[in-house]
Amino acid sequence: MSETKNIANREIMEELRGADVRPSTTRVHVLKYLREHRNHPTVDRIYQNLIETLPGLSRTSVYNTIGVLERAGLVRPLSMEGGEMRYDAFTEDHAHFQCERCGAIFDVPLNASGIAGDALREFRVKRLDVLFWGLCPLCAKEHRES
Amino acid sequence: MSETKNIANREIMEELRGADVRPSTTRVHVLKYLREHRNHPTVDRIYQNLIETLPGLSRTSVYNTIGVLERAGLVRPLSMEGGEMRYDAFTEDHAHFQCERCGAIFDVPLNASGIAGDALREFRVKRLDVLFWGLCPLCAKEHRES
DNA sequence: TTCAATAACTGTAACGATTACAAATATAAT
DNA sequence: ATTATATTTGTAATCGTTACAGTTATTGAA
Repeated sequence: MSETKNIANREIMEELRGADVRPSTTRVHVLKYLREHRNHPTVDRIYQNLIETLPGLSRTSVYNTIGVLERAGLVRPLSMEGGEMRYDAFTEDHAHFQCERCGAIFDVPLNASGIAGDALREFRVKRLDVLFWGLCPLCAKEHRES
Repeated sequence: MSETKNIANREIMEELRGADVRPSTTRVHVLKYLREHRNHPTVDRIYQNLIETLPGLSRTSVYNTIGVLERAGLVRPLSMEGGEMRYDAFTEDHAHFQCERCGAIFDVPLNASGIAGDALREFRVKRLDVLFWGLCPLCAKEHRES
């Protein structure tokens, strides 16, 4: 393990402790993966990636860990087309765009002020998910050419 | 069957034909259910409701029908918390609010202009899903009192 | 340090929503 | 009527996720 990796691990551990989550090996690796890969992965993708460095890791453990991180507010779930869940460790406000052709997910800046007028005055809003759907620039181009 | 129902059926059939969908019994009933119940039902809820008047209806048939209506642009899918799909036959722009406590889904007016700035200039946007999540007025009140 | 209590993890089985598929039925076109 | 095509059914398979029981690791107190 390289120096930088150790430092990153320590940072991740701090972050976990700061959220009152005990920094077990699995938790550190899962959160680290999410911080290093802003790719909105599925649980399976995380599992497939981590199994290489953590032989013996179980899928169930990744599910558990994601649940813990989610409850701790470190990770937010995205429910995408087809009912598959994806996870994002960047919790500042932003929207997503998913390409119907290549499946890629893009982060999109979000200015949500006033989008619902005052219709939610009496509601207690805890989360807002904004998902655009269509063709990404590359797929839009290829689509026009065919 | 009452007069009004027949008229409604005829209207539904027109709508289907207008979208190049052959108005089979199942299709008419499913679209009719969605028009009469603005409750964002799951496939199973539609099935449970229709089986009373259409004995012998199969769940698979409801799935097929929803797929046909969706491809025809008459119905839009909502992927909610927990990966369950719900369907909405009202396709004009609006957002949704789901209550984390009672599960109810509310329609919310939506003013989406400019929410992504010009970040999607090169994208071809075909759909926008906006989902708020939190406590509805009643549940927020009950929550405060406990 | 040792021990007991608790937390975390594994692996298998169960589950629920959805899809695949083959057979049956209904509808449309010749 | 007859054939082709669409639609529907019912069962089995699939996929993502959760439940659960047993195991291993960690913590805190004696």
